[in-house]
Amino acid sequence: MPADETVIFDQPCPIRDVLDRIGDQWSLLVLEALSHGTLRYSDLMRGIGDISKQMLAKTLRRLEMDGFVTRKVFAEVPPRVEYSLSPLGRSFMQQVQGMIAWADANHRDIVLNRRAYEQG
Amino acid sequence: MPADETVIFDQPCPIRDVLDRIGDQWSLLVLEALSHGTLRYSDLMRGIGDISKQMLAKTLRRLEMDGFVTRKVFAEVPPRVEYSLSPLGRSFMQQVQGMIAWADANHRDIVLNRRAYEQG
DNA sequence: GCCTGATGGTCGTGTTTTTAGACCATGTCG
DNA sequence: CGACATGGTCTAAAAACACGACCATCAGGC
Repeated sequence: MPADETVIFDQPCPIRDVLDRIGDQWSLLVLEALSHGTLRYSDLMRGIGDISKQMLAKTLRRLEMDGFVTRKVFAEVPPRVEYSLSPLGRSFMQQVQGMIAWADANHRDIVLNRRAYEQG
Repeated sequence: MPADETVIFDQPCPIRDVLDRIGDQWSLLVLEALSHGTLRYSDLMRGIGDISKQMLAKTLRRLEMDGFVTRKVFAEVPPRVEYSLSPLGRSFMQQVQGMIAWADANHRDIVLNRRAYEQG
């Protein structure tokens, strides 16, 4: 067992690259919201509740850039912009569903662990 | 910021609660590293590469608190501390594996999308 | 005509989070 | 003695983020 496995994440590492985009506190939440259907910018603001305008815009731009989300602008007044999951995004969310189901099933244990830790 | 104004995500929302802990740039990376086996603090530093000591400590503490990770301290000098996935953590990582495999399979498309976005 | 409201953001500023680096205790090796 | 290794913590500086103001535009009420 030579120690050549110390560097776990290689430079062009897909896991690292995708996780860096996903692991930013908001991306998964936005994708989850969109997985229920197309939403406008203000719908996402209201739905998520505690995201700032700036971060929502930034998160959406990145998700659009990576091809997870589709942005459709309507030339109306007041302006209307609709966001929805692309096929790639839907495909990704199928994977995430497993995680969400797991969270649902194990949330109780986690909360219990947290409480126990705080008291021990 | 009002911490309980979510509309889509209800108050005792498992998805939101777990995602908030997981979606923090480092947790998934640490869990991924530990999924290959037990590691010491310094192994994790080297393996992940660009995490700061403070964030690694903080991330590990939270992961331990939630019960994903087990911390074993050996009374030696210099001190030795081993981190490993708990059964709960392993169970969670089974779900994450799907995401990782997906990332592996779709990384190419994502990079292509990014490039296309930057040019158009 | 004028004021108000709605939309999808951007901008500037102040607050929070993260980083980089020094530092600590302690025993081993040279 | 003096350097080295470990697992952190503490502090000051940098980066990320939140909050409110603001923009253009048109519809509807007055």
